[in-house]
Amino acid sequence: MRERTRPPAHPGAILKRHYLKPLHLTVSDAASGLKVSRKTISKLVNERGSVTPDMALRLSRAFGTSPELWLNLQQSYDLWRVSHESRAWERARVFMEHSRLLASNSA
Amino acid sequence: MRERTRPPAHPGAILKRHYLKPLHLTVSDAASGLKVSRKTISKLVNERGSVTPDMALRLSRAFGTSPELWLNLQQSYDLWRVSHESRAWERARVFMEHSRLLASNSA
DNA sequence: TTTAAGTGTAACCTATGTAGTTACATCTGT
DNA sequence: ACAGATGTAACTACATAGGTTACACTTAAA
Repeated sequence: MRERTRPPAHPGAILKRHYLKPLHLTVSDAASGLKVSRKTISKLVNERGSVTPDMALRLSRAFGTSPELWLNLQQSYDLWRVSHESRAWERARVFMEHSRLLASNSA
Repeated sequence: MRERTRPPAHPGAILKRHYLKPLHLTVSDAASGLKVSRKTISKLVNERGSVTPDMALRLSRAFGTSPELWLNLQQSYDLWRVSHESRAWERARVFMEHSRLLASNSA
């Protein structure tokens, strides 16, 4: 089982590479189409903003995806960062061992 | 395809029913084991708090689950609420129609 | 070269949310 | 009566989302 050594892709990077670029949409285009401020999209594609549930709904509608797609990308990104930026959570007591049989995959 | 008319289970309800109760763990027990305040667990179990990435890591360690389990429960709950509490996101422009072929399931 | 469009970002604002501590009233079982 | 467990209020500190306005910069077209 391999461990990730680098953060998963930021949802903003996916948005930029796989949606905005192919459709020749500028940050300004996307912002006005999604009915949010330009700042919100700019921060997102520059990996300084997050996909909130509201944004996930807008993106899903705009690009014909599920909202879960965007939230899952954000979740993976956040989880990786938090698990690597602090180890306080490792001090939590183990109440219940997980079964190795049922847990060959970390997800 | 059926639409949910009620919110998905709150992660705190799952925690209470499927983890705390079966293990006879009190809110206080869980709080001290997870190394968080009693308030944090109390709020969560009473559906007035959220599972943050940090909490997901603690819960996953304590109960032998994946952190994603908890974050996915929270995500589903949040998404349902936001999509039902506001319809502003529906004003987002459709840039790209989704393919019915690829989107027979909403997720 | 001038002009306009697109961009990133700072400053400022408001609203919300997490999480901690302390304290209190309540309830339950012994 | 007492101790344990609980929900919650009041307070704090901190972080984040998102909006508006303004500025400097780049790029491409006229």
